[in-house]
Amino acid sequence: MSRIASQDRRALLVQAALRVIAANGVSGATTRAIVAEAGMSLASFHYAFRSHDEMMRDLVAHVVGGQSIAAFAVLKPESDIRTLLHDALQSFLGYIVADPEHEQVMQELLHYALRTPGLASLAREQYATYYSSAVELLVVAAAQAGVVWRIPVAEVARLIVTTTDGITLAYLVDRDAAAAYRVLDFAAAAIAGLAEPALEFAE
Amino acid sequence: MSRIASQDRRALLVQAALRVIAANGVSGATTRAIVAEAGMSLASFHYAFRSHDEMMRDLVAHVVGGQSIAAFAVLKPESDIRTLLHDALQSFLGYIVADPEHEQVMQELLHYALRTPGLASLAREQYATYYSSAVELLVVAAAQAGVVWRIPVAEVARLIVTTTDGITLAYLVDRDAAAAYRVLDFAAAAIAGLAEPALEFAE
DNA sequence: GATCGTCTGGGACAGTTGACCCACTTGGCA
DNA sequence: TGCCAAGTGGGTCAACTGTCCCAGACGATC
Repeated sequence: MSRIASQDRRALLVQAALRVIAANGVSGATTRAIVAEAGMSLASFHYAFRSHDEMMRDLVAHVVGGQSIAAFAVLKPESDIRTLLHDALQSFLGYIVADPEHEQVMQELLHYALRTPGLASLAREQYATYYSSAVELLVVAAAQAGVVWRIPVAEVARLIVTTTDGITLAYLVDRDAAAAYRVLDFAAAAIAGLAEPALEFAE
Repeated sequence: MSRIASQDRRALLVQAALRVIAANGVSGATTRAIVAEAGMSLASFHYAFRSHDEMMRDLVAHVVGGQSIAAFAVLKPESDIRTLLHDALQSFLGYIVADPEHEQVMQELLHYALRTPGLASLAREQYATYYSSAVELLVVAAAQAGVVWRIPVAEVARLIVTTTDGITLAYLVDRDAAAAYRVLDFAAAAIAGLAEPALEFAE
């Protein structure tokens, strides 16, 4: 293998590690398994990373940074808030159903990070990313539907994240997509009930 | 250590393994760590279990069987359905807040079981236990409050489990009990809205 | 009290793991 | 073309893992 851009090799190893984790879990992500997946040698690994722990730190950080609930780009204009929430959640669930292993990896990495001394804060950061994505969705959706939230948007965001996490975990276990969509319908309606029509003269 | 009842020693080792997992995660539950925690020798372990895998299978099965959402025993009579749901969920959350590590172990074991070929079915069984506990709660609570569920009770149970899972995961990450209780309030009210007064002449 | 099956202790084994090292190759540059 | 640093391959190390073995201790039974 010819010369690689050096900082790219770290990215290649991280990507390979993610594939290994998807196939064999976090505990299967040994240095040798990763370099085999990446088609490199052990020396290359330790040339790019000081240690296996450092690579895992990079991996978690990469996951935290790169992940946003991108499903929220599908908001159709001229919908009411319930429909907007429903579509957004449905889009999110669509990603999970299409690639359950990915979300399984995310949850396993979350637990791994919670266990690892230097990474617990990153785990919280990963969650903060979820929350801010949800807040963004809620603000945009409310503006589009002409409503305001009756309670602080941060609390509504927590409801969204709680819902998606619960739905995800249940789906990972029993792979019952129909049931997941029913829960989603209910959650969208319930959360939409927290919005009220916006007035020119606010409160 | 004197003679132990043979089938009890398996239980002792499983208990020790659970303590080790609580302290160091699933990957830290090595044979040596477990026997050290139990105060036994390696030979005792392999006298009780054919292999480490067999012990883990027993451990997961024990967790599946022994766990029911015992929090549901606190239903105060003469409450409306919303209060009953709220109290039950609050009692459940109380357990989590009091002993977060336990629920963290449960979730890690769930992911471990999902990854392990022979144990995936046990993971689904673990979830089925959750569902049946929730169904039982919902039936008892509805009878006590004099209401019936507008949708199949199994679907309401899925809402309960989804809610508790989501709340649990969020709490494990940020340990924000106040936020967890607010989500719980909302969920109890929303799910209670799926009940309607019972009539003598049920259709 | 001798005996026998049950249980335990310590040691050993092969396999795997993360980390490291040194000789070698490679590609760009003078 | 020759040089040199960047990058690589293969081998090696100690630590740790699950598993196994065997000599011995223990307790119940006769």
